Amino acid sequence: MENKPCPSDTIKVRFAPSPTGYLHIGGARTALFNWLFARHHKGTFILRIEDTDRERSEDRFWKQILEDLEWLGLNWDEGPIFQYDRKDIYDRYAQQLIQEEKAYHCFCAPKQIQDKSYNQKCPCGQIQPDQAKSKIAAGEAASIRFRTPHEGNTEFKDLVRKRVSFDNKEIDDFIIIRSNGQPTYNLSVTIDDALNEITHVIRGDDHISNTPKQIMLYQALNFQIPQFVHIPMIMGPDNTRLSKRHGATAVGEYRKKGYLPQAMINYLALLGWAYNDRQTIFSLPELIEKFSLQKVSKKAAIFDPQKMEWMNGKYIRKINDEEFISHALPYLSHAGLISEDLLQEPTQDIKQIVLSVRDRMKLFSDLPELVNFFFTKKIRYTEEAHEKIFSQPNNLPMLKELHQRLERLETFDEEAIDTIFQELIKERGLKLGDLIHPVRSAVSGKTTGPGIFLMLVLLGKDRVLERLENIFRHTHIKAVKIKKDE
RNA sequence: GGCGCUAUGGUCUAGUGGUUAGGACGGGUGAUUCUCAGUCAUCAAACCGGGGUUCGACUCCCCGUAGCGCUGCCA
Repeated sequence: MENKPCPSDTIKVRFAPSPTGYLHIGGARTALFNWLFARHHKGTFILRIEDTDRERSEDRFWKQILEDLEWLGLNWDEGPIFQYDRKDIYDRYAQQLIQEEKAYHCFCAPKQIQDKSYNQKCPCGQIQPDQAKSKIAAGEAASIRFRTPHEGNTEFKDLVRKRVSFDNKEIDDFIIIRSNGQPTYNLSVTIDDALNEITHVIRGDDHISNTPKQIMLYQALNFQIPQFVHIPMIMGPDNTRLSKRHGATAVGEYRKKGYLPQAMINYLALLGWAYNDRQTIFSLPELIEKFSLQKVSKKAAIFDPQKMEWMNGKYIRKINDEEFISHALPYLSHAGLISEDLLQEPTQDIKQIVLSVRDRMKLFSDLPELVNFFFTKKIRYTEEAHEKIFSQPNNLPMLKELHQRLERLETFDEEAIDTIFQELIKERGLKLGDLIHPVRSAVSGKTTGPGIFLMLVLLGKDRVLERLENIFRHTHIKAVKIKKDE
């Protein structure tokens, strides 16, 4: 129900991370919802870095956050705006509040505040302004507290929920300027959201309890109150706030593992939002078109890495060959399987090799292990492969026979190889699998992989013959067997 | 403890005052006369509890319970 239509071109939202860590799954999802909302309404999406905590903020973090957002494709229209650069602005408003006696200096030492009810009762609120002024002139350290109204209640309409209401006497006289002069979150976020003319504050619902404080500030400062939208949090499998101990949570880690940004976007969009009961895969334009805050869930969602991996596999198969190959090749060169100068102009062989295992990948980082035997001179045999080769005493003569026939082959293509296999099994009274499995194991060292005929063609006649020969000539390959597939 | 938010299969969710409560991941089974994967088909699996309101509640209201969040000179 949209009773009051917002003129599309006036919508303005922001993503405001603090540079105290990497961009994580939850932050990325918040950024995404803001971005989708902005793009859907042809509004403005701005990026703000909330670096008022000087102790914990680091340059490397905001730099990385920007990089990760760019990788995800969440481009911003304004910013990044750094709050640290805007200290004067916050000071000015804080002074205004002092002037109007809506805030007061607090001379309590930080440690003094042990008692939970202390903030509410801070005696500094009683100090006369003149007296406070002289204490400051005398060099006493002071923070600034906002004088909260202790009667009535503060409520707001959240776009995702109904009406949220707080009793004002529950809300303490909170600090707005630290004794080191830096503003705190509640002050800086309020001033910036107001000054940047943010129309919709879309953020995690861990901020619900901060909202009444900010509303009080909007009112005290005479700012127009924006629309609040609190989206549910993302939890780990144990239903606690998602954190490092749940494994990879940083967007950058997923990038390294070989996730496609569009897969992450698609998965993240579905964490707390759904369009209907039939569609799971959404292109970016579709997400922009179909996204709406009305359909955002109220319930915290548990992050499921398995489903995201599935989603990535879907996208790996969805993108076109060119795109797939250009994403894939760097993983081969990083693994030392191909040289870097092949990245720009890969050979047809390399392209086909990579394409041959596409359906078997969920992550690009899976690739090297899937194709390494195409590139290394010496292959390693898994235990299973070793078993497949030597379990049947007839296998060795069979492989030898195959070797001879393949050797005579003029055109080494799938069709010709197929014919030879068919002939051989017929003569020996075998099933196709009886031949194929030992051969695959012999030439690749693995029991799984692409179809055997394609695999042989891609390996090339010489290497196939060499590896078969290696088996029936030197049965000591046992020595190089490794533990498991993968 | 106080305050706030939330509650549909294991997970992400759709949905309605009367439905066989739908889809996706994961799991099971089968097909794809070579594996794995992929694809397709198929199966199992849910409305937190108690009171109301109502002819009828998973759906609306209240209470309870549980989970989470806030309760910082963090954001």
